[in-house]
Amino acid sequence: MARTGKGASWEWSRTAQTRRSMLQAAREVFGEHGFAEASVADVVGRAGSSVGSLYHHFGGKTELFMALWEEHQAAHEEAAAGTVAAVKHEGVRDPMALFIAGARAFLEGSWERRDLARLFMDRDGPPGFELMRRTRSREWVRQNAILLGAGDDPGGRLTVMVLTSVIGEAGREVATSETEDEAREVIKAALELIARFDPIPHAT
Amino acid sequence: MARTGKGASWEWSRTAQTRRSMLQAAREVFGEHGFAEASVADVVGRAGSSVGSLYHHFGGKTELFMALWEEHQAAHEEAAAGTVAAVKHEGVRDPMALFIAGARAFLEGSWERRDLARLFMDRDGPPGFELMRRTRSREWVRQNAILLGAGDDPGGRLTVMVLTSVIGEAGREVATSETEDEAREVIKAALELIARFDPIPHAT
DNA sequence: GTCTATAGTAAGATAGAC
DNA sequence: GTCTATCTTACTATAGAC
Repeated sequence: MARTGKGASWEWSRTAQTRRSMLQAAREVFGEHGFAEASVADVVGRAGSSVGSLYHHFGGKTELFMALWEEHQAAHEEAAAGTVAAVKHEGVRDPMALFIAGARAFLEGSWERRDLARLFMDRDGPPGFELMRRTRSREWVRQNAILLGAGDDPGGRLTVMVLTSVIGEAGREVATSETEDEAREVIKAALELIARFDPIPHAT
Repeated sequence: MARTGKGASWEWSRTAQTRRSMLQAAREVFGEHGFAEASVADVVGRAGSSVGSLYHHFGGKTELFMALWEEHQAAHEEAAAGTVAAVKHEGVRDPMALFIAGARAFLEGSWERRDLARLFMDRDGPPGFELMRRTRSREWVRQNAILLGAGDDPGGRLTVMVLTSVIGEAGREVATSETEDEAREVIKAALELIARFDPIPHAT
């Protein structure tokens, strides 16, 4: 990203402020209307900015949406990776335990950031977004498959598919839960379901 | 649909021909460019028709896309329901066996109609399409959940969700397979994976 | 009832002044 | 970097021929 390696006070620059207010407005407008039915005019209106400025900073409506998604993804990955690292640091070595810890962090994040989670799961996106989301999701859990030591044979690949599905579907249920208790219950059930898949067919 | 109950030779009427050629053209154009990037001008161009005609018969770009989807869904459901009925008629009563028979029919259909399957799985659709697809998919497997006698507790619901996903993901893999042999292998592995879920947590 | 030609409208994208 | 004015595209609606 272009943000890395900048000066220490970059976060207070004019550009950063504009980007932030634009992203915040986008979060609201896209959340209310979805991608296609949201208008850039509405977004820049709420951000107190202008169309030209949006195009200057992001390049277009699609890229603005993508930036919001990247931010959301980064938060998820950070939470999951951080949790796994912490648990590892406590001495836990069992791959399945580590995987479940990461999954729990992901699901809890789905509840905390449920407004964005709903937007990206159930609503429409720009052309090609569905494909990109699927690719990313597959990549993420493929990494976990390596962590778990699953083989690359059809059986192993399908197992990974199932784990992807359980986490993804559970995330959906969590994000659409009405209360925190309900979300917690779904998380519990999902993690139990995942544990049921142990032992995984391992590579030789 | 408006088609039901019409005269016997309706299928040869001018209207039916126009609709067919329009749907065929839509199948090609949407398949090549996806929904958003396809233009209605391109569709009617290939169909040898006109924009106004399209709006007369379907109501718009969105409805044309939906009509294509409905057709695809109907074909899938017909195949699955027909197979289940046939197997039942042969005396099979085990719910899981019936479910697997239906799943096999679905997956084989995913290979036969892979052009449409790819379009609806990986590409973008009109606003609200993602939600509609998810609703339909959930409904379909919920029926199967009843067939399977799964409970309505979180565990049972999640199991159903996962079965939905496994079939869906497998369908994706099948539709993107390069050869028929590859598709067959995926189907085999998926059905074995589904069978592994037996016994399902049953309602009391 | 079916289709063509054409005008209207909305919204994303761009250019260039400041 | 920011903003206004303008351009372009493509969906939508309609009048009228056949």
